Amino acid sequence: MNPDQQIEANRPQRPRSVRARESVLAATDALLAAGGLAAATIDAISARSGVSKATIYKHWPSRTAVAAEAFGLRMASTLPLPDTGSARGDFGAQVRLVSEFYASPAGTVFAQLLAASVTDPEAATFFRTFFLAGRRQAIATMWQRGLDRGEVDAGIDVEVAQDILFGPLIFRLLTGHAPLTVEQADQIADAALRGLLTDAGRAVAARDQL
Amino acid sequence: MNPDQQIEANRPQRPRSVRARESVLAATDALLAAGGLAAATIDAISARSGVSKATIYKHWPSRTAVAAEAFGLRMASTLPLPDTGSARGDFGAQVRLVSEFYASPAGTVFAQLLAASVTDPEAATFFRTFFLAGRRQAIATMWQRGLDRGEVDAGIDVEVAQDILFGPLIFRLLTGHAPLTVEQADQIADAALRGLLTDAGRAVAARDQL
Amino acid sequence: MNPDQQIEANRPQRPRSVRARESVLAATDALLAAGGLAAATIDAISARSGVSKATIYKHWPSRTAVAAEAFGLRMASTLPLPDTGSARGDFGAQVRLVSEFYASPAGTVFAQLLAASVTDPEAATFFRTFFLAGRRQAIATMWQRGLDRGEVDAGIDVEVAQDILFGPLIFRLLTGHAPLTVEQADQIADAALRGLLTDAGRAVAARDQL
Amino acid sequence: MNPDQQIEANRPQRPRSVRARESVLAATDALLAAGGLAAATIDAISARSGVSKATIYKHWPSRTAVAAEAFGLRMASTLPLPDTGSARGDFGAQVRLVSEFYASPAGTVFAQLLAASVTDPEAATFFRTFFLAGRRQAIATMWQRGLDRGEVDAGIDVEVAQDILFGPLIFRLLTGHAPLTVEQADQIADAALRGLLTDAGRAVAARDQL
DNA sequence: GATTAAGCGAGACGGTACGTCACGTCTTCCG
DNA sequence: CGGAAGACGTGACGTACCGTCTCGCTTAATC
Repeated sequence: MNPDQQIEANRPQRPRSVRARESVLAATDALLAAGGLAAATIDAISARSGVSKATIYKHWPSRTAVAAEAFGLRMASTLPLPDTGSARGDFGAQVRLVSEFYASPAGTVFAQLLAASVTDPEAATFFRTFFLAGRRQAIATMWQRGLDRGEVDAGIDVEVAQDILFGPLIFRLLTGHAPLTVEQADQIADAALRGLLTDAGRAVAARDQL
Repeated sequence: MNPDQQIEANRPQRPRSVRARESVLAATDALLAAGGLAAATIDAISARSGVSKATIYKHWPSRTAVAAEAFGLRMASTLPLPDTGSARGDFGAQVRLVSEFYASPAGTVFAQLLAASVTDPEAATFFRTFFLAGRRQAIATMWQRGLDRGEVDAGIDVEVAQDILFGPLIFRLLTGHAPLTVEQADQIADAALRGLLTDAGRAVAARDQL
Repeated sequence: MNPDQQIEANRPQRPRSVRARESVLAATDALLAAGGLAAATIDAISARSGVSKATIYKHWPSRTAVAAEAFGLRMASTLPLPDTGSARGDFGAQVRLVSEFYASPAGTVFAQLLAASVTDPEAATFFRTFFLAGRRQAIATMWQRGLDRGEVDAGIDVEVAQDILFGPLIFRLLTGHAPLTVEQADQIADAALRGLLTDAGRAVAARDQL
Repeated sequence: MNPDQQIEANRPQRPRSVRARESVLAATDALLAAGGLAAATIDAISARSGVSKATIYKHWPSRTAVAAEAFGLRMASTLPLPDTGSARGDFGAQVRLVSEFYASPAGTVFAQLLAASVTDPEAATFFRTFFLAGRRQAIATMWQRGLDRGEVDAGIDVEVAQDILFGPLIFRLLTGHAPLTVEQADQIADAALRGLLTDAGRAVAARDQL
């Protein structure tokens, strides 16, 4: 019938609930890629996945939650954790990567999901779980590395650091008031990190000519 | 009939289109205050303002555009331009004010509008026009003041500066992953400004014990 | 597109509400004829008539109400008022006609509508209005004729008379416990009328060899 | 857990199928009494009885069939067979009793079941088996008594007699176009029996001042 | 008494229709 | 003749109950 159902046809022995979940997520992912969040209606997901609407609603609280999870799975595997040897290098690379992600078609979907989370608290939970949690973990790891090396300011909350680095990108993604190019990303990283690094951190960055 | 229509009853000589506009904006403002963006449906606005749906669509491209304009008018008068005598003081105060605004009920509506703008490009234009333009102007003024005094880094684009200062707030407003308290706002301003100020700017801040 | 919509295409100037109503009733009538009440779902009626579900629900309280009205219009033109010259003849003919109607495919739909009215009080009102009211009027006319001629018992309520004559047919229609043939109809009319006619009425019947 | 399951807890050694049947019927009976046929959904019956849906469908073809049987068991013990000594008395009493039954809450359920039988042929069989069969037997007995005494017209089929006596009640029960009071029941019985009794039957009735 | 196959509970599932909502368009008719 | 009033098509929503099915546990009958 359709590709997403076919995938499961080979594994009929799998528990029903698992099959249904995966089928839904695969279908949603495809719909998101094709037409953004607007295309991922429950009816469309149901039709494409072969899973009934009622069943979908048993697994997720809302359409946005489905989309958040589907998109989150895809994104998790997209963003690697940089390890350049310096805090400046790590965060600079990460800001670039995230900026590029936001500027890509997937970034649009990300923005749509974020927007939907504002209205729908249930979906907001999913959004935080499937996007921010992963990113936060990565940032925290890098931040800890920086702390261990004495390159980042121990007086700054990691949350604050994260928001200063990535908040600007989110801001631009949503309003489109300024571009999300690599150059801009570097400028943002530059200015932001100047406030986050220690003198030692800055020295390492200078040595590496960053 | 209803309050918003009454207001206009006293000025019958005004051109119809103007009356309709004002009536719609007043009604929308009231609805936004009462129930957020979700309550400001076109039907509700039409009913409350006494202006027909067709007429509303002659003046605005979409529901969100109406809401953006109505909310923008209210917000314009809300945020004063701080003038503390130092860049550190100015931006710190502004970040606090904006943070408090975001944390208020109006901030919720602001977030809803921002979210809606992601989906609706027409509304996005309105959003940028009625919100960001004003704020940008204010930030630019303060930034210029800082430049004139040599307190802010001339190598940093004012756009970048703005995004580093306010992007974190927007980020938190939208996802709710971290609080928007005064303390947090100060922490953000602290860390962000450390990257934006010159040594001179920092010196002034230290002198003022900020 | 489809036949029912085509009909209206020639009269676009007709008021909208009228067009919608007629289109819906025509589509419903066709669906009832084709598949009985079960086929006349709101979705199917909407699809076939080109009238949206929301609009249908603005005109009728429920699916059954639509079906009742559509079917009632058809039935109104189906059952003529017999005028044989005698009460015995009139009622006998009418019982036969109604019996034949019940035994026809339309009778099945009638039974389904009657059944639905039991559950749905809104529909019950429509049912009484579009079916029983017309029939009752006809029976009352014939009964009055009989009274004028002294052929029917003035002590019997016309409602009671009607129920004794047609209740048995309804009973059989619904439960199928006994057939609805012409012979059976005549037997029922015979036995029932023996209790309803006066001696004069019986004499007329005998004279006419009924 | 719940009352219907508790009953069975004392007899664990009973064959399962019997326990399941009784449990289902008890639960259904309770649901019918509480909320009519609409409340007796398979899910509700299953939940209340502790019998799984699959098992229910092994015993009955449809939801309506379950309800019909459950309700039939209750009704069987409700209607006694009158023996007043005269056909007029017997049938008059029976019409009254049935009319009262129809006017009671149980009558509503009866009507709902009858209505459901129109749509569902399987259930119709159950309906005829559990309701009409019993009544028919009773009527046949009384009719035979009347025949033996020469009080009822031997030329009239017992089926026809039954339908003339009770069809009117069914008719009123279903459409609600006329009331089901004792007075009305007597009027119907009067008029109907006038057509069914012999002169001898009428004489007996007159003597008894019926 | 141990084994095994059926019976059964629990409830997930696909399916169909429901009735509702708000959108943005379009028509009618009033002032 | 512009605008109020509101009917309308559209598309999606989230829910309800149906009848089927799958999964293991329980249990009764057999070995």
